[in-house]
Amino acid sequence: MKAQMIQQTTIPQNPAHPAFRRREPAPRAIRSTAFIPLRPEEEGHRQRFGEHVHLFRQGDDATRIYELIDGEVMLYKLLPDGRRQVVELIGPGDVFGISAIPIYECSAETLRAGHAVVHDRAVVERSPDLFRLLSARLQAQFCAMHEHAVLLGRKSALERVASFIMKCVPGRGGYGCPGPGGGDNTINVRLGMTRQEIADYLGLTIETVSRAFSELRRRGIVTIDRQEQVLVNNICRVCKLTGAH
Amino acid sequence: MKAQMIQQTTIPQNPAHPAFRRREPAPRAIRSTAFIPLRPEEEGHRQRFGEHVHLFRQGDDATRIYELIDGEVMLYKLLPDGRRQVVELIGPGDVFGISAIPIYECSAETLRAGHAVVHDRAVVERSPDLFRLLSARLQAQFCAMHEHAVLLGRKSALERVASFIMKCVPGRGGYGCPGPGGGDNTINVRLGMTRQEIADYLGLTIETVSRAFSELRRRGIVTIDRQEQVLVNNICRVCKLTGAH
DNA sequence: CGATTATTTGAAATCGCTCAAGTTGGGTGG
DNA sequence: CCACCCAACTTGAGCGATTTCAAATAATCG
Repeated sequence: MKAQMIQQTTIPQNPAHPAFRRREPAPRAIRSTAFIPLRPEEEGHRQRFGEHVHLFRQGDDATRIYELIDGEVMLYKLLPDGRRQVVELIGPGDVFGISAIPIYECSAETLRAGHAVVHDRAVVERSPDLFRLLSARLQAQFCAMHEHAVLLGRKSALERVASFIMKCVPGRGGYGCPGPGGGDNTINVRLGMTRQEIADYLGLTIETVSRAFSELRRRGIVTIDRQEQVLVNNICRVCKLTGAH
Repeated sequence: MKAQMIQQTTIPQNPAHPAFRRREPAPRAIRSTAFIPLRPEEEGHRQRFGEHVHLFRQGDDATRIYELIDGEVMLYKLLPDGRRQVVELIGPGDVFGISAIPIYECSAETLRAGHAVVHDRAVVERSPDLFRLLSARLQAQFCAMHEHAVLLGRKSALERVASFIMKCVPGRGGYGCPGPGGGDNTINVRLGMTRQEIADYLGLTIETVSRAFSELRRRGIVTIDRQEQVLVNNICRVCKLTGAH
């Protein structure tokens, strides 16, 4: 059983929609199943995980801080009526499980198998070195979240999808991008997320995401093989469509 | 002259709109005027500022990290065509000026006069204690940004405005809220932002924000005196409209 | 190869945006 | 103190991008 089943069926995004009133409240206090006892004296405990596993859920006691080594994790929040927003995509090196309150304010679900170093929250807060190490990484994540706020608040559907594709292209589109002429202009990227997950990340519906991909295909900018596999024929053209250049 | 003049006139939010093609590119590399030499040996330098002043701009060299003591600051990002998104509202205790790259990825404009402690970025990175101190605060800001992503990605206009009002009500709506019956159900809040700034924060247009306020007024939930002054007649009703409860 | 799920596509509805006026409010100068 | 001005805000009408609903098609997995 896939973990994001809650959102599997199409849920109307529009809160004025009558379907919302009929929905069950989102599961808030479900305890994570992937619980492994942590020895506080350790400088972090290694944890392996598979695909589509919850590491913790919105409402769980926020006792651990994770440092992703390998794989991919998404952090999402649910509204009581079932609307979901993926608030952060976590890649190798990123830190997650940070919370300002004693419980997690979002859920963490793995997108791809991998492993993480798990730190006891109390230990992190007592160890300046560890704290510093983890915090350094948060800075980059901070900027990524700012960028994502722009996407969610101000970009059109096509721009959002183009931005998402660019996120999958390493070293391009951001600071230090060689620009047109610099580097290869073609790449094969694996999205690693379903259309529904992408939609929940981009603040769109699954249909709109699908239409955007189709539009890019129609324009000859990308070629889509196995749904998760996108061949970008012209990186710079995608980059221009992001609205950021 | 107000600093956010760029956005003063109504700019179409829809990127398909012909007006976008006519617009000048956003000012990227304008140097901040509020420059004060910093002595690196100091453990932070106190800086006073007035209302509607830029502390730094998107594209400036990211040499300083700020810790707000008093007042209010907004961080915003501009897209090249002039669309603006306020990515964070900074209150007393919050930290800003963090950047993963050598230049600021957003602009910082004051909303209310106050003062901040300015740290040299290099100093912060060399001083574990200082770094730790500043990072601790970032955790709370991290959660706020996650919450804001939900707002931008999944909430209706009315829910966004209701959420914004609740943000102005201290101690309610979040973790540890006494709920209905606990505490006063009425409060007088000062928004401290123009409709345009609120719109850019909520990912809406100024007209939509205005209509949402009118709707709340029509329903008798709030009373609006001097535009920036909102009397919330029923905190819990506003809270329910946020979509979070 | 068939069952099941995920994705795509089409048509209609809707929310928020755009455009265009009108209104309010705060400040200024007579 | 009041008339005027200007910027900020509000309101209305129409439009358009995205959502919703519904159905068809494609991909995946035994």
